[in-house]
Amino acid sequence: MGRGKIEIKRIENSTNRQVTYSKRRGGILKKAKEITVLCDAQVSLVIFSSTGKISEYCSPSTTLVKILDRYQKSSGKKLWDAKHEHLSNEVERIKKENDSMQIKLRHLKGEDITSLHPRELIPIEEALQNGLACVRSKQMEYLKMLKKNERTLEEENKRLSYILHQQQLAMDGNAREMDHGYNQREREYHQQLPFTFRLQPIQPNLHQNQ
Amino acid sequence: MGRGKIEIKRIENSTNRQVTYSKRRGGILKKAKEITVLCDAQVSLVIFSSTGKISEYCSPSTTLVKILDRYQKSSGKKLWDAKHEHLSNEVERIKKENDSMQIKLRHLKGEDITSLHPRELIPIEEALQNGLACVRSKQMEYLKMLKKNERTLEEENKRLSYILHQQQLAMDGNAREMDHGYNQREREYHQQLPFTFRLQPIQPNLHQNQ
DNA sequence: AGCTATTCATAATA
DNA sequence: TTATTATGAATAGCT
Repeated sequence: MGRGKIEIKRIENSTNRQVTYSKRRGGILKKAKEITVLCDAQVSLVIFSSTGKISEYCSPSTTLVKILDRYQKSSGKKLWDAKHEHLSNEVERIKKENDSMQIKLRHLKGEDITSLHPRELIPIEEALQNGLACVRSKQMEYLKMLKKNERTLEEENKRLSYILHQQQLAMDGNAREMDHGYNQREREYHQQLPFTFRLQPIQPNLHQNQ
Repeated sequence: MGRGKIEIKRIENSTNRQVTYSKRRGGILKKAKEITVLCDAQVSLVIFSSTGKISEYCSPSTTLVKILDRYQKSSGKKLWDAKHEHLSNEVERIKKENDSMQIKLRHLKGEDITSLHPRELIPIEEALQNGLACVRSKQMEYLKMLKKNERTLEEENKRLSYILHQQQLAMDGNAREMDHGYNQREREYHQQLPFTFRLQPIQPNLHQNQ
């Protein structure tokens, strides 16, 4: 159909090939639409040109996804089902793992244990005791650290107080010579001193982190 | 093209429609093959007839899956990627849930707690104490039940022993009149008696379920 | 892009 | 269904 018969083989002239592609692509799309209407068929047509340009047709009553779903059911060939199965299995597997952990957690919290056999309570109790021992040992460790810290601070405090006291005595000696308003200034000085440098009674507070 | 021009609308005569479908289907498939060869194109064509019969064509250099993958990349339209993404998200979500439970479980078991702030140890300790209390309360419940059961059996045992003793006395009275081999038969009788009917010293065993 | 001589596809018919 | 054939459609080669 044209000015001459052509052999069905790749058109080597790139321009000709491009032109022929355009014309025939239009032809196929038209035919696809026509068979859809005339014969009540469902057609999905995807064409990539040699330059990578995409053209597609899909019967108006449906979608590409629906056609492909139907294709899988009808032909038995897997398109995406294979990938999906793999992921679905993964989801199932993890969900089960999840459930089992959920149950363990609940048991450790003392929930849902009514249905358990007394025999099954033993390992739970042991795990709890062990956990508690670990946590408390950790807490004791922290406490010791706090106390040690406290002692260090206390000693530093004493040392500073001593130095302070010495300085005050020295200043008092000087001041007494110049001014007799010592007591007032002494009180002001104490009030301006930052908290950390004042001598404080030590009151261990074990709950300072709660 | 044919003995007369036709309107492009559904062919109502079912036979005609079927015939036209066959002819045009062949025509489209041929055109698809031709454009593939002539123009170096890639074509995927899926046709369902009104009766549900499937026909397909796919360029020989590729596969339907490849074409559809390319379709998704090229057009940006999601075919299976949507479902795929959904499932992937699901997997991600559950995995996170899983990890968080894993961590909680490990903490309760006293593992990985070195990195925790002492502040974070408090709720863990509380949970453990609470869980332990629940489990032990459950165990106590069971223990009480066992003891109660034991007492019941013990009393029943005493009652049966008493009756047995009475019967033996009665029998002894009779037997002594007829036979002086009492002691021997008395011993034999005791040995034949089923275990549960013998008077046993009660030895509470708190670990009988371990 | 158009044009048109040809070939091709197919509607009607058997 | 399949085959035939008259006819309209598609398109190859050219502008």
